[in-house]
Amino acid sequence: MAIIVDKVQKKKDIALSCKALVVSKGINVLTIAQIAKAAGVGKGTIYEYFKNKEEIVFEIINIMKFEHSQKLAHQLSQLKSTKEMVKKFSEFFYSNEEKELREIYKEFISLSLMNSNPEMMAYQTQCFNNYYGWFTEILQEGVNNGELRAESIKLARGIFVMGEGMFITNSVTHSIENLKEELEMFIDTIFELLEVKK
Amino acid sequence: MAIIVDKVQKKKDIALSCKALVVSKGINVLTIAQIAKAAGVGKGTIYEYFKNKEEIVFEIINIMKFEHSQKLAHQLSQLKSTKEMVKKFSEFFYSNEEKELREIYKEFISLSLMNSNPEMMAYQTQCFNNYYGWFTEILQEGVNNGELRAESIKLARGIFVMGEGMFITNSVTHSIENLKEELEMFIDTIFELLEVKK
Amino acid sequence: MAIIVDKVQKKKDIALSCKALVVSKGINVLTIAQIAKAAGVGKGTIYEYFKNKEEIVFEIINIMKFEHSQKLAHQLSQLKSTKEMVKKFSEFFYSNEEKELREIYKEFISLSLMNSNPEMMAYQTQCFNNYYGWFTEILQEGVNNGELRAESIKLARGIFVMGEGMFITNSVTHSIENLKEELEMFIDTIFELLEVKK
Amino acid sequence: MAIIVDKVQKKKDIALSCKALVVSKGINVLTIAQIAKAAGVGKGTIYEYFKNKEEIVFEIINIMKFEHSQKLAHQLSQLKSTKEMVKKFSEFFYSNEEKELREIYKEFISLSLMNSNPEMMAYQTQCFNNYYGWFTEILQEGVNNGELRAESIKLARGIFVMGEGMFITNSVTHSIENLKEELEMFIDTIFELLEVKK
DNA sequence: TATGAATGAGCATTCATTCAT
DNA sequence: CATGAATGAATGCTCATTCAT
Repeated sequence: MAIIVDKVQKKKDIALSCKALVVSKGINVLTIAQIAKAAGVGKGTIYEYFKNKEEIVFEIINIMKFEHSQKLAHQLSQLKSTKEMVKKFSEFFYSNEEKELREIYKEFISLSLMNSNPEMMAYQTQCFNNYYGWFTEILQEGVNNGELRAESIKLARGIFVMGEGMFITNSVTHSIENLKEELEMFIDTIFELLEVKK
Repeated sequence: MAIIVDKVQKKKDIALSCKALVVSKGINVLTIAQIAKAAGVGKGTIYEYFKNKEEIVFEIINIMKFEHSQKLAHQLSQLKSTKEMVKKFSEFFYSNEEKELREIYKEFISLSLMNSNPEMMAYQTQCFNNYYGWFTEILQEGVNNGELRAESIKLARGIFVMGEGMFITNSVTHSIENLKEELEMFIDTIFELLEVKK
Repeated sequence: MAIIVDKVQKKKDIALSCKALVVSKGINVLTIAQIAKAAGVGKGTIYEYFKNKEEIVFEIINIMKFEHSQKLAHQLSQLKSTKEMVKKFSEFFYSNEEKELREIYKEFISLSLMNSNPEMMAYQTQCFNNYYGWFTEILQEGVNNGELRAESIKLARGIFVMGEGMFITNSVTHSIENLKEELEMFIDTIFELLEVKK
Repeated sequence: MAIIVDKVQKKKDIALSCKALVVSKGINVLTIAQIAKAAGVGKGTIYEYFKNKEEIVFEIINIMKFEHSQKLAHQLSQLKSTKEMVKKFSEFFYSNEEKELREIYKEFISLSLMNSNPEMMAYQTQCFNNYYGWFTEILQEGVNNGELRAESIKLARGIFVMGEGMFITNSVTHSIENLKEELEMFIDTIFELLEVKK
């Protein structure tokens, strides 16, 4: 009988073994030949596990986002104040640890903006909803336990999306020298306004 | 006597005559042949005026951004309150009039995210600084004339960038049905917090 | 105790279970993967029984031609007049019952015209000789029993081959709407000329 | 100003300069690279003049069929008897002069049988109708001037197509050693039956 | 100045076949 | 016997760019 391979695991393995390459060069500039070589498999094997080149980025980001959200969940659970939690969210946009994920994320945004691939859009929407749902819950919690003013909810989307805006803007212009400080200052300031003064 | 052609003007003419095409299809999917045809010139002629395909997008966005900023300047001059001005800024992200510019802008962001072309980045930075400088001036004015609290300045970048964030996020997910309302609600809410209560 | 599989029978089984697929799609467009799936076996198993993809068409046409000739023999034995027999021969080119065999046959002709595979040619020659030998015997019989004029023998090849010609021509042009009537008219007319008038 | 090229003529030139190659190897086995090299142009240039690889065969056969029909028209005009004309038609299938055209024709039939490309079919139909129309006119003429019996018309398609049948059958089996004699014998015999005895 | 004919590097993808188990 | 995972050769076609006129 033939070897039975754990297709799901092998897909992950391939994706991960060419992750560094994709992160450093970008998917567009890479050829399947290079990817296959980096993954230590034949070109044909890539197509046994991925429908096309783009799907490799999908898989990589998928794995990394999963890891990131696991870690984020854990870290958030250790935190008490809403502000700290919001800051933790914003860390994605500057922390050194997430540099790779950010690179891939840029790649992904770029792909999504170019061709409006429905699959990609569905995936993006799902990711967004996950994180954003999580974010609003945190703010809601803050309101419920009297930490924040009720209006906070109405600012949720704006605050959430502001990190993205800073990240993209900065990726494209390098106009901000210290993203971390900028983000923190914004959050501090807005919490100043939103926190219920006792 | 050779015909003296206004190089600058002809460059503009070519860019404008293929604007619609670039907006509707996206630069990636277009070939120089199609662009030349739309512009009513030969393929070789394109290269007399543009260094490469990307530069066409540059030129188009350049022209359109100029027009947009002229119009914006005029419109802002008619407005009194800072909030109205901020809203006017955010109109770019949803108004029907700017649809074309937005399409090109997406194209441009996408290109910038993919390959970090230094020229492009310089151009983006300059654009950003123009608009952002303008934006901070308005907020500063608001603070100066006692309309807004001093902290407003510290939120400037965040507010400015939030529109971008919503726009990109939504381009990629279509998760927001009514961008206009979302943006206005955010601005209203934040101004509620920032306006000096007399 | 190993299971003893009847190699010949299994080869037939595989061929037959993908017959419909080959007929409907054509061998060129089919992959071994699809064929194996249709046959309910692994890809490797196909190669246990067939040397290559083309050999599958061989096997299918082999089985079908055998069935067809069996049936034809039976049907011919029921007929009295030479003309009826000749018409029975020509039925292959239009009867609904032989549609599948015709499809495969076209496939086979096409393959044979492209690459002059000697094996294929040998096979074709053998088939041709079988049928053609049979056909001349029938005509000879007709001559012998005073039904037909002696010249008939000299027309044998032409008449035999004419059905093929109409079939191929029509496959390639669809210029004939009713092949059956055309063929029958031809045979009727030629027999009018060949029959011994008493 | 740029060079203006006679596109139609250059298309012909390219087709003709790779004719020998296509005839000897067959289009399927040839790569565009080989064809371009044989034609002495770059690969890209091929696609300036031909939509795809198959279209090259189209063009070649088109040119050759045109030449052939010109020649045939001339030769037919020199002939008196209907039988001679019919034999002249059949010469295509064996004469040494038409060997190349026959090779390409086989190629073309094979392509047409495989994929039912509507363009190809339309082309084939047109060719067939041309030649067949011509053929029937000749027979009709023969009937009109009392040379042939009226039934001849009813045999027209069969006789016309018989050459094709012999050609294809023989291409696929090599069962006939002397196609010329076979064809002539058939025609002689059938004319024996069809000629009006005075 | 304008052009469009010519080009060829470049690449994703397919799939028959092999062979370790 | 049976299999299906792995493979890599093989190729049509695109298109930005050049450059002779």
